[in-house]
Amino acid sequence: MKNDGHACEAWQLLLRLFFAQRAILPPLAAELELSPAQCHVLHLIEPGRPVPMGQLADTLACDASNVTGLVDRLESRGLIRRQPSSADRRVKVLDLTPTGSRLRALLLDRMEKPPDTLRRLSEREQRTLVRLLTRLIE
Amino acid sequence: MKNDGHACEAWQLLLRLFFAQRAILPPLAAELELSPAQCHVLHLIEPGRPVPMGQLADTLACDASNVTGLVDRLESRGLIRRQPSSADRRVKVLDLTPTGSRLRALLLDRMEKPPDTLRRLSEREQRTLVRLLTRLIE
DNA sequence: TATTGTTATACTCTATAACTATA
DNA sequence: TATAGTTATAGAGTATAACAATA
Repeated sequence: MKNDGHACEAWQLLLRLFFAQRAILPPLAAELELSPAQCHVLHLIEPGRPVPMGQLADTLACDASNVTGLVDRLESRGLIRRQPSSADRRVKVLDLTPTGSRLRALLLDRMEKPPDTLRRLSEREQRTLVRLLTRLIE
Repeated sequence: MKNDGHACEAWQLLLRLFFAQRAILPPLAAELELSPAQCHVLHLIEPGRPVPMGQLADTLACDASNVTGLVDRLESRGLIRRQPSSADRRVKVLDLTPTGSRLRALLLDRMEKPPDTLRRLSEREQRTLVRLLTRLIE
């Protein structure tokens, strides 16, 4: 029992937003002297919640060797640290430095500012949108 | 008069979808032996609607020199063609070849298939979502 | 003079394959 | 043997600067 009367239409709109986003992130990243991929990594490491490198590769859906390079560059800029894992000595977990934590906050602040079109929706419409998007993410 | 009671929350949900999408596109592109950037270009050139290279650079929000390389690779695979513009001899417009047109259709078919979570919304909810997203894109 | 697209260059992103250390 | 991360390598994406052809 498929139910895609308007599902295709909604998905196409979301795709248009995704592609538009592809154009928005690079200049925003450049302002902070980061690449889009580095923004993604910084976004995924929450302060005080170290992330194993392998888990990062899974979330980014990329090869582990790729994470090595990304982490090298972020570490050489003093934004993150590799720490040995206590449980398994093969594993290295990633942690934000104080500088990295500040830059991440700045990044989220810029990124999470909703566009004007979103603020033009009424309170009620915004709540509806939140409810529907939440079910999309589940 | 700002109205961001739930706007920030909605935007954060959209960002989560964007980042999730960053993980979905590469494998889908790889199936067709394309890169994500090449998918974006193919998506932007509609059959029978030639696009000037400069306009493509604007839409992708990237440097013109970058478009040269992207187009080189797509052209060498026989997917698109450079054509001289009749109006301005400096301009080259991009056009799909028959092969490119077929591959684009295949790409859209794969990309535009809505995820299951979207099809689980009711008809009425889908319509509401379409209405709200449309206003977001305006 | 200004604009369109190209070339040369350098750096980042990405995957594959071979490797080291640990499990 | 299997897994986590690294290294070497190669190709693609990206920006900057200098350039040719055209406007």
